[in-house]
Amino acid sequence: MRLIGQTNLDLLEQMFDQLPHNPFFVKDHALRYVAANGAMARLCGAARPSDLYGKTALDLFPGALGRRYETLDQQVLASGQAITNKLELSTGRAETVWLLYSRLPVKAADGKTIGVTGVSRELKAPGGRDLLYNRLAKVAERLRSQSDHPLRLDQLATLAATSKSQLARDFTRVFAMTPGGFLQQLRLDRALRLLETDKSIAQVAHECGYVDQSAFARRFRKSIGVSPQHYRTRIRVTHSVPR
DNA sequence: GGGCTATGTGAAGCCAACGC
DNA sequence: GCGTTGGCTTCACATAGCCC
Repeated sequence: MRLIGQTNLDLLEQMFDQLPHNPFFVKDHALRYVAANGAMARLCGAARPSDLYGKTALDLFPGALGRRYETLDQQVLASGQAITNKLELSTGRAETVWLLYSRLPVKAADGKTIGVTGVSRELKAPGGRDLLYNRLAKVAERLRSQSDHPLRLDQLATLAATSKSQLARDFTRVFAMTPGGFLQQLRLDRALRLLETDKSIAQVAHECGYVDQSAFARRFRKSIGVSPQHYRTRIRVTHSVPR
């Protein structure tokens, strides 16, 4: 995402205000809110989005949760890499709600990360859904932490204390993708980052959990449209061209 | 809603050939 | 040596359907 003047921020706010269950925010380099929608304000217990401006997560969320959000934002700011599809229980000032959220770096024209933006989806938790989301959060975290390992559905089902078929159904309903698809997305994200380093394609394949380089190249080409080597060449050319 | 099963699909592993 | 591509095989998984 590229920034963006005040007019664009206003436009974004207006757009996301139409989504009452999708908290949205933009923060500057000091992690202060510079834009938010009504859903975000409600989550923070504020009357209107403008009440958030100039404040940080530490000001708006109690204790450990505020520190956690601040850490995540710092991570995005430092790495310039997005964090996607995190499922987490948010115990904000106003209400407790499960959120499926993504945080992305806001970049200037020169590619430098100058802020963080986030968008979430509220998952209402009536009638004991907490248990379900707790299970799925555990599974998603396992996939995230061990994306370089071959993980089987039955192992994940054991972790979630449910059956394979039930896990697959619940996971797809909440994340809008299958556990396998989720794992593939994580691996692909990792591969894209590793291809920016000097590691060999074989090494990248191995670190992304592929035993076989050919399987990795095939999967990469199917998803991205070009071979890993071609992709690497292209991003190097892009980075070397002055803006 | 949840558990189970059958089945088709596709991802991944293995291997080989080829180009640079 | 490294990377790409393709053929073949295996098997995990997504899906649909059924039952409780």
